Amino acid sequence: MSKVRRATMSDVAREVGVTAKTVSRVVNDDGPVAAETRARILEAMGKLGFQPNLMARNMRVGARDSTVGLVIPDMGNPFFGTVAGGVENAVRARGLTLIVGSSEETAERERSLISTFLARRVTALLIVPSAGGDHRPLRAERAAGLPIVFLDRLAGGLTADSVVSSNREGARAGVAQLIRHGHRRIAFIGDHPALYTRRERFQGYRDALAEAGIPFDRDLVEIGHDHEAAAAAVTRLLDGREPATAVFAANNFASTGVILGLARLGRRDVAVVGFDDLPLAEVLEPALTVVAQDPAAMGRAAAELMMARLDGERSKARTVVIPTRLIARGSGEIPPP
Amino acid sequence: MSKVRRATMSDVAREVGVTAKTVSRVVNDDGPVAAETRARILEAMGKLGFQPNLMARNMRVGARDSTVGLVIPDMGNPFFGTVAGGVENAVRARGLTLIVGSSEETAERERSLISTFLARRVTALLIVPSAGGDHRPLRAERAAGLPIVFLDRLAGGLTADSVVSSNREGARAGVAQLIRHGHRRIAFIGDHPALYTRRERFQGYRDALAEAGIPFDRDLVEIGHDHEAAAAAVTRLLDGREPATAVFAANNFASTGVILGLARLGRRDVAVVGFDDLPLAEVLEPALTVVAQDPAAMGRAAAELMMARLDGERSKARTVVIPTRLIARGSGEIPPP
DNA sequence: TTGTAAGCGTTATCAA
DNA sequence: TTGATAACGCTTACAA
Repeated sequence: MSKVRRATMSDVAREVGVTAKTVSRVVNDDGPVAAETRARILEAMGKLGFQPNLMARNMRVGARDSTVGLVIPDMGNPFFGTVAGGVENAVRARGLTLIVGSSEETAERERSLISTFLARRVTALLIVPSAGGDHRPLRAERAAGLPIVFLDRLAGGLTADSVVSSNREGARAGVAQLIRHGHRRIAFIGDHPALYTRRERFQGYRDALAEAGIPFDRDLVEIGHDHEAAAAAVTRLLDGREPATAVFAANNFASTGVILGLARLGRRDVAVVGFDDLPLAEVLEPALTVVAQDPAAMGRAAAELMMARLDGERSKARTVVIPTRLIARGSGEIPPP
Repeated sequence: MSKVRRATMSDVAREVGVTAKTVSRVVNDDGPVAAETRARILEAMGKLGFQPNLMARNMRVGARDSTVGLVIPDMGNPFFGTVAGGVENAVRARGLTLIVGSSEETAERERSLISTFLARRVTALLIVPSAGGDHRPLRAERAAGLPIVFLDRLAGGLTADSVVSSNREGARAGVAQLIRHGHRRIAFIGDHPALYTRRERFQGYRDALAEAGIPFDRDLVEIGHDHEAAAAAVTRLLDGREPATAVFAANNFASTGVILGLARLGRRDVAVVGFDDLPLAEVLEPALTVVAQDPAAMGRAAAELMMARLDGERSKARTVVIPTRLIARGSGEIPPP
């Protein structure tokens, strides 16, 4: 590749007949520069296509990079996309740039991304942690003044600033809705049990059952993170001697999969409540009852927590809980046969 | 904030009683180091929490940062999320890290993100350009050896490596499907006309009309990028003296909005073909006929184009076209009244 | 196997 | 108003 050397401050300086420091003064609007000198420098910068090297600057200034690193498990999941959008809107106002990386839901990719961000000396780190990660090593970073906020899921082995949905209470309310409409055979389809959100929502499911005096049946619990797995799970759940009459889908992909599975079976008599709203929820037949989250608010809250730390807030770690909201649209109100 | 100074190589070296260079050898597995020395260095690194400063390293090595910058218009749109996923999978194999920023569909935010990435000396730049952007200034970067690939949309004022869907032909096929089923009043709902994909897909729409000898009626064209705008648009289109009998929705948000709008009107007699597939397309009633894109393949193709440049490929700019596929599911095959 | 000197592109400090 | 010098943390090239 051509690898034309890039113009540096010295190049610009030489072109004009001044020192690099003078160019630096122009670039950063720092200290006095004669109007005529400034004009000539600006011209030379344009001519040489000079672009200041931020790496060098940050290194010298010792300042952190003006970026915020966000680790999410999956770029293709609109839930995390919306979370990222919420973060971005909030940090932009402060002149920070958000950069996002995807861990593909693996602890190892997550570690590697975090290292990349740390090595790049980001201003702050926001993490949607994958299952099985150990975040204790980040304690030192935080002690060194790096704001770290966990999003959607709590950290492994570390008490830290966090923002989560009201998972347990939301799930409880969703399942209670099914119980209120007469169901007692209610299936739970969610992520892998190691995942924080799955554990919390599962607890909410069990809370609702316990409240109603319905015995827990482990045969009604299935894993189904992606569409097809959830579709397959729902097929199994409807197939036994004592089939489920209702399904609680514990995340947006599970909801979609359950809907696909039921449609393929031609079943419209099964009640469904999903955790997390879907854009097309209202047009489904029956329309989908959901426990809606507010992913943009989660992103915003995480950004605010982080910026408060940046401003020197020294209080102990806080966990912000973003409320969920039950939206009854029909699918959750179908009675059992 | 505490701002505890971060341990450097010299700190580690001092701790052990060696030189920074020796520590560097251990960190980079470069050159011989006595087993015992290495052990003591590793221990000191752990004790001091040493994290190598990538900025400093990259600066010295003169190498570009080992990251690839991707600019997308909207993190919340799963189309772009999936594109990003495709890029990430492809670049990861090469040890590159993908960082993504969102331009919020504005030329100004896009410029600012591109500057951030350039200043950070990314290895390559992938851009989904917003409408109204002028990308000529990037010519110099490319000449300096920076691989730049445009994704989903072509650049403004610049011939460059690009990856796009077969927008025009795909849209033509989608509209032709509606015509084949007897429609002559076919509405077009898409993005703002300034957007590349909208222009191409609109051309495809007109191609199909022309082929069938159907006169173009500008009253059948509406803008609707987000759900609600598209829902409102479809309401207007069904409301005139000569209402549309079919709708071509030119992107995923428009499709969703059209479906929402029709459902709210209680209309199931209107034929719909959408550009870009939706996860729930098959369960809608009627199931949604779409012109499916392959966003992951687009991301992968862009990454490959970029890596070929990185490997020294000097050929002139290429545009890779990723084919689309018509999936007939029912909504596009509804006959006119 | 380890160290020394120099330099990447920038800015802080002090002097002119 | 401008410049000289050193330094940020690291690696290259060479020497010991």
